[in-house]
Amino acid sequence: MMIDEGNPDIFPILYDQNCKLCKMHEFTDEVCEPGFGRNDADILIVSRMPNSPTYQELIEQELMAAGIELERCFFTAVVKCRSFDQDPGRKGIKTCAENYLLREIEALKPKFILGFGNEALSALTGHSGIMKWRGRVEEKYGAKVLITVSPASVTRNPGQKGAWQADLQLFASTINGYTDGLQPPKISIVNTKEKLIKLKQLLYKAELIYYDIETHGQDEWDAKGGIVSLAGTMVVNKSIKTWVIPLHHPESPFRKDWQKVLLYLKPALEGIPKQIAHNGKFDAKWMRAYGVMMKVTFDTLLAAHLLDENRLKGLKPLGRMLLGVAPWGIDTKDLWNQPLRPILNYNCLDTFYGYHIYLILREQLIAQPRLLRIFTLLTMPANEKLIEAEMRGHWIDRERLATATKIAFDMRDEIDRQLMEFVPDIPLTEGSMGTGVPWPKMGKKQKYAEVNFNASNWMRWFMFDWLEFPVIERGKKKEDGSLGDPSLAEATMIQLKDLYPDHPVLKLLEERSKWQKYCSTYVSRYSEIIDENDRIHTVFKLAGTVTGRLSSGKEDEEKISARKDRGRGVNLQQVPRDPFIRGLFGAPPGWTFVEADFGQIEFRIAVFISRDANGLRLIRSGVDVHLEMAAKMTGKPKSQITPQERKAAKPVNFGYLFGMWWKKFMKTAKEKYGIDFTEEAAQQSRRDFFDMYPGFVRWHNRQRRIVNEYGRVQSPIGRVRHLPDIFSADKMVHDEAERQAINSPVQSFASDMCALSMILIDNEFKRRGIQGHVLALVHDAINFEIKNEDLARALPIIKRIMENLPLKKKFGVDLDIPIVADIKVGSHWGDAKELTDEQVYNFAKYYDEFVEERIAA
DNA sequence: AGTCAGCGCGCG
DNA sequence: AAAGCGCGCGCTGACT
Repeated sequence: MMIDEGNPDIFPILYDQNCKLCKMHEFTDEVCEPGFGRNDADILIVSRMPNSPTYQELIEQELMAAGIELERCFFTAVVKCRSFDQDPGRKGIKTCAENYLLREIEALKPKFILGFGNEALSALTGHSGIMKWRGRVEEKYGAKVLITVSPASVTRNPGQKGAWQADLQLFASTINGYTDGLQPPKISIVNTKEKLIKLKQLLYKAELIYYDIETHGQDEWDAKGGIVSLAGTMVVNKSIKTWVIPLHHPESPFRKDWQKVLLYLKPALEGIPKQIAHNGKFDAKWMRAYGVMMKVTFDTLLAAHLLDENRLKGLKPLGRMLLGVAPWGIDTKDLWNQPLRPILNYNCLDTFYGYHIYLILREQLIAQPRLLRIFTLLTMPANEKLIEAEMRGHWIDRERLATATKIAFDMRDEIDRQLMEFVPDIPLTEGSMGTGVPWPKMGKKQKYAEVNFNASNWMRWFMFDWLEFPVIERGKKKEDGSLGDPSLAEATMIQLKDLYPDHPVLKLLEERSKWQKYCSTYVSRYSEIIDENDRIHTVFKLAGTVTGRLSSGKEDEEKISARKDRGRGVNLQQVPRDPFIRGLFGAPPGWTFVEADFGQIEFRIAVFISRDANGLRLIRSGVDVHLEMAAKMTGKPKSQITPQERKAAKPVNFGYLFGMWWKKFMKTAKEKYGIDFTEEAAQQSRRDFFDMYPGFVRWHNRQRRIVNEYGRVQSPIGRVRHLPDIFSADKMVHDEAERQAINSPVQSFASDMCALSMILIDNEFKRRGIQGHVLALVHDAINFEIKNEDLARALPIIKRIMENLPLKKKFGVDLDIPIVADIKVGSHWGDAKELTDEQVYNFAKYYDEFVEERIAA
């Protein structure tokens, strides 16, 4: 320790070497280790437990690197007793913090507090969830408090190091002030008619705008909601101007005619060539809902994610890291009831800093031409298509939904009724039923549990205590090291059913979980959010995954409130394949639902990348690779393979392709397919796979070599996956990064092919005036709705484009393997029928066979 | 009454 | 030697 300890006698009263407030004193060499540093320190550094010399050194190094003077720091810990093999538990942490840490803070009165790890987070702020709360500056104890992840987790996952250092930078800037930040802009508040007229004139001349809106209400269709304000930073004649218009807010002069204000500016706004925003899909959707057809030509969130898929993508973290600007902002919840002026100011700052972030990201993309190509040819055009798809929504058959809802609830309720016959009929107030088996009590108040056939503690009691089924598997070990709860997962139920094939309770439960999930996640959810045009909406994220795949769901803000106002978004990528659910989705009368999916695309891409000779041969001759594997595994001729054997071969192909080990194969074969493999047979299946595709071994080794050397891998078109965890000292973390290095380029390329297909197909539809719309992207499939009379023209376009993507022309990739797009059509998703090539290319001949003429109700 | 993590399961 | 990869969401039970 380099620093002068000052006067160590100032705190002696705080620490108690005989402390027995928790059990930690039994497991440590030094009970209640004191903090250290100068007694006049104004910075308090809080770790989980007293640091080992290694971590102390690491922390000091990084603090100095960030520009924090160690002489001003006092180091301490949440839990004062250090032990590597004993967990203090939630209670221990709380007790220790209340008795020592909080008193240290009282005595020291620091101006700045830095906490490392989840324990510091909960002890200092009362929050939990380190990944959510890290990197925020809060006012507490008369100090500025910032929590970041622990040095231990950074060492274990080197991928976190960048963000960790950024957090330390933020802490340093909080102490030392922001030296490199931009001067905030001069803001013009457009709150009179005259100013509006002037703004419109300037907008006509603007070559670029970075825009942002603040909103209030559940979504853009919420009749009670609206756009609170619209801000822009624009470039007019080489000069930058930042402005904001107050709109739908009680203090706004335009509160009554704010929609007219937007329409007044509409032609000027729409004509601006470069329209930039952060997560601009959100802003564009709102603006379009009120008639202003804003575009997003460059999205700073999407650019940031493409450049580094692991980074924090919010505007504030980017401002901090790219511009050195202090986090700005207000609480954006319920803007209607907040004073207007701070909202306007905040709205402006978003666009001003966003514009400067744009300038930097743009340069970074230009410096990496392959990423720039992906951005301009894939990311931004896909974003436009998704705006349209999200606004349109996916048609749902309202009648079928009503029927299905009734059936699903009836089925579940009937199963519950039958299950109740096995539940002992005793008053809940009695603790035991004369069997020595107590009816379970719940929580601190020791209330008697209510019957609950979901995965609840009552259910655990019912299955394992009352009915005395054997415990097959347990969940994660508890904090105190005790056994985990008995598992109620479907997989263990299947195993129980093997042991007791005729037990009526097991039979009932097998059916119940399906209906329960259908009720909660699907039918009742769809009923909640179906709109007046019989459509449900999703929010696709182009920056929702590390591989470039899309994710589907709802806006982040809508996830926060769990119960009421659950938001309108629904995940379109997890709709059960069961026709009972997929049969609810479809196309309205006069239109037909079309699903086009890439057949075995990941397998084909793996063959393309690895150049495996046998794989190339099989694909080029159009062989069914799963059937091939089944034949290899069973030693039978292909003609004698049963459907079940082929089904079992599928996980072999996809699992081993991406680095699965035989034990996991054995487990999934048993749990998912109910097929028993001996250890020998499972090991043999893995050997069979790599015997069949020896090129995959070389490809796996190559990916491992690349990621170990460069810490990153690339897809064929140059999408980058950064894998800093490859530098972890932890073998499991390292190995995981190796498997990700194998999987990522394949998954990335497949999803980019799908996105490109969506863009090109939609362009072609528009060019030819075909009435057809993209509804959803489901990873390697695209859902469309197409006007019946245009089907014969549309289907060949879809198939031709997907099977002949211009990858050579656009990305310099010569995809020299056959790609197959399977086309299904029908009135509904669940009963869409697959077409042969002949039927696709001559659809007019088959129209009557596949198209059902329906009349709108 | 709201928040959060863990679990389990829907999809590719 | 040996933990396929990538997601979102509902429910429970613990907490504030």
